[in-house]
Amino acid sequence: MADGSGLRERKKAATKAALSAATFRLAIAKEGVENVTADEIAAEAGVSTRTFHNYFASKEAALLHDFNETSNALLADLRERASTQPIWDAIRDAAIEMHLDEKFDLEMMRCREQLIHNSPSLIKEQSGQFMALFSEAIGIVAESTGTAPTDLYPRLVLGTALVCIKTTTEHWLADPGERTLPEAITEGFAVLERGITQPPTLPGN
Amino acid sequence: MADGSGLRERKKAATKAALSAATFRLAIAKEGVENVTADEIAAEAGVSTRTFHNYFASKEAALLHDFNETSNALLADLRERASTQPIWDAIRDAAIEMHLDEKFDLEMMRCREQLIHNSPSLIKEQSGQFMALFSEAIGIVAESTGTAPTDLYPRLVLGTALVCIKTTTEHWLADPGERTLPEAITEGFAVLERGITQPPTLPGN
DNA sequence: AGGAAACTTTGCGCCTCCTGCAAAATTTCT
DNA sequence: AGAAATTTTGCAGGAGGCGCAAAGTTTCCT
Repeated sequence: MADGSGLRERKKAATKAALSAATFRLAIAKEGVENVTADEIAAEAGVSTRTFHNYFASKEAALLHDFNETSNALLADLRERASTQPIWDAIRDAAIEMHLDEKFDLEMMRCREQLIHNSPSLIKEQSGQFMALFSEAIGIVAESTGTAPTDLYPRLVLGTALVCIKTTTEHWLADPGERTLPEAITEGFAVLERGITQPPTLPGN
Repeated sequence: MADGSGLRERKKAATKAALSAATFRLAIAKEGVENVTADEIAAEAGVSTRTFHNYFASKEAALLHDFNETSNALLADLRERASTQPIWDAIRDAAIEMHLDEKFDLEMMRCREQLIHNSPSLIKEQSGQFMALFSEAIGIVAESTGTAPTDLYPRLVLGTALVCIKTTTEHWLADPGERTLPEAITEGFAVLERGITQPPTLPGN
């Protein structure tokens, strides 16, 4: 029962989720994580301050817990796809899959986006998590393209793919318009397949 | 005498540089910024601790002061180039120009790279500065491509260009080989012009 | 030059973050 | 039920970072 089965594991996950949710609630209520203290979060979640820090190294990490989980899921999915798809398609499809899976509360994601982009510390934390994702995924990409993890090409592929995911998702969140998120992501990836210097032919992009 | 001329301005710049240099020295000596305190840095630079925090919000920011300055120079250069070159070429050439201008101590840059990539807090700080650069440059890119700063295309262009700069520079630093840095950057940009899914034809990338 | 105005440096106090440690509480195993 | 394993908690302490007001510099004006 390494993971997920025992009562203990479930409780820990629940506590972690509760702390993350509490952080989110307070951050919105007080208009910024910087106006929330670890003490308040712990109180809101009904645990001690020390326990909060057992679970998260910082408020920022607590707030981005969901993001972190999504990253891990993406990574796992990518690992599978990498053996059956070209890596570029694999990354794109894994990203699309991720955002479908999720309990997709658009309003909530918008709020999170707001919080992040108004807080330097959250921007840093999120960027840090992206870099961590990069580190963990680079091996997969390298193997899939028959290159070494230190080579330039796999790093460019993964780097641009991650930027593309982040950029298209933010853009879509700001204004979903007629498109679905998968369509938005697909179009972003298409731009990079075609060569970034060729602007999209139709307006609205 | 808004900037650069007065004694005051020069002294401030000197102090800032001294603090940054002190941070760098100590970080290398102690193998990681995390093992250096703000007090030590201030002492090394011959100012009070409080003064250190007047100049930099954190040790990380102090260590990355050069990076910050380079970013500002890049931004200024880009602003000029944007009116006479296609934006993609403008970004690439501005990046190349930057790295030529600089007092180019390769060994020093390698050290900095080492420090950064072994410290989560430095990775976050650096990523945060990249995001700040993104924010400041997006307007230029948007205008240059006749789009709005909120549109997808300029954001993809700038995002991928920045990733490309970071990736190629790191790769070149790790192993300069036969190439010059401008050549390395140019090749990285070429990959994205051609379409990221077309792998480079020759090995070594 | 000389003094007022503007700005920088510094010390001090304060709050918050975050971690180690060891005792208390809880869950799991047999 | 009782022992073993694990989690929660309080406490203490180092360090980061900021507001404030006094002291020290530089610049400006006449």
